[in-house]
Amino acid sequence: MSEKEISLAVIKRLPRYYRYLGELMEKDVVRISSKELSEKMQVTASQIRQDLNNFGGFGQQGYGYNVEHLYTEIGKILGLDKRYNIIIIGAGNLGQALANYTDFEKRGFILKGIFDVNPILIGLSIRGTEIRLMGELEEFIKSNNIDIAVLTIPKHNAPKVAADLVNWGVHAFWNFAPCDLNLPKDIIVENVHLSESIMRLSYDLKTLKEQPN
Amino acid sequence: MSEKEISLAVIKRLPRYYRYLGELMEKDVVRISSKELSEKMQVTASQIRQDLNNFGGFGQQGYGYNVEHLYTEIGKILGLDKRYNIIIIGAGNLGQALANYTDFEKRGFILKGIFDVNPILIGLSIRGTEIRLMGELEEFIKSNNIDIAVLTIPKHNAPKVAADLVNWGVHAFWNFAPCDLNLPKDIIVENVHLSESIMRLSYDLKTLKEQPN
DNA sequence: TAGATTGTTAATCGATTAACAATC
DNA sequence: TAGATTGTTAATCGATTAACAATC
Repeated sequence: MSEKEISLAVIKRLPRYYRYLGELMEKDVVRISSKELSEKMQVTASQIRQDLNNFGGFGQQGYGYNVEHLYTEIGKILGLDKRYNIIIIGAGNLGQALANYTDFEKRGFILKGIFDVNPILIGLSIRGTEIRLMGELEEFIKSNNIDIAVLTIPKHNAPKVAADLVNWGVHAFWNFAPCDLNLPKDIIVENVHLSESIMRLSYDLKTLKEQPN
Repeated sequence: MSEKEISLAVIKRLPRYYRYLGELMEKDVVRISSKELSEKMQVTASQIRQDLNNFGGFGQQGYGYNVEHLYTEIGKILGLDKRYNIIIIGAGNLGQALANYTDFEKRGFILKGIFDVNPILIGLSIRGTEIRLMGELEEFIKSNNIDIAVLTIPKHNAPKVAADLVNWGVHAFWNFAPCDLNLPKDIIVENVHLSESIMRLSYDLKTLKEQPN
């Protein structure tokens, strides 16, 4: 019995709801109506109610939503109550920056290892996680039950490395390499394409300068 | 005479077209039809033609598109032929990673300065750009004609710092802080919310595990 | 010229917004 | 109970896809 498919547009909004609800909790706000939340977030109240009702009725007529309850429920929908083992491939600047990224643990992602081709980096530790040589990768993945690989390597070998990782049992990627990985479609890939982001910024700037009104 | 507004969905696809055309150029491909490109990119040919025709007719009936010409034209649409001065605010791991990010120059963004509150970092240089104290910021922006600020600072002071920057003349932001900046609406903000990205990945993983088919 | 493929209009599909009955 | 606000259906809007005449 497959439930109705949730649209990608809805999924992409959930983390933002989650963030706002977290901020409300910090301010000790107990309840909020879709109308109040919509004003804060600059979306329509209708959209909030539609989005949430894809997953169930979390509110109460005449009252609104309990902030803490809704926060917890969205967390569950996003799978933030689960634990996953991750590795970082590529210990360059970005790889090291992400290794220091404490949000991983907050979201249930446990950093198990960091790998690089450069022998100079080997043995160095980031927040208690040692950098290892790529040669150890296959053995490490198999013995550490790795779910997710973060790819912070150059684009020229990213698809090849990703294909190897899939063969060794990794089934999800957080990909920072500026390319498509072309993996089987049962493999999950979340891309962070900084160069595409910077081009959108460039477009907006150009457009602003052209229409000075 | 205001031209018809281009939808955000179209803009977001342009950088990906640009990337694929770049790859085709590297392979010395001279021409490509919307059909061939659509197969490579896993979109419909119709969508490619519709998207491009928002900006003009870049193809030729019976022939397709000249790869190099289309690449150049999309580059112009994205404003990649322009030059903008940028600064990085926050010289932590991520700020330093971005300072080393060579795509900036490729896209016409010139790194003029890096700023941090931590005096320990002052004087240190990254790819020839010196790290400066936040106190110098106002003077620096005014005398260096800064267009864009990259924000890699903690969320608790990001909106305040951004508001100051706007007052001093910055009108565009590449924001890595996990918060909304709440700036006037003529200010351009391109957000990179890594924590939202990681939550989408978490959702996909959870969904995969629930439906093992 | 004939074949191919664009540019563009029309049809479809999906997502957002509006409205309101249900109900706390 | 009366007022408020949800959950949900219906209406609208916009984006994607299909189709085909124009034309290289």
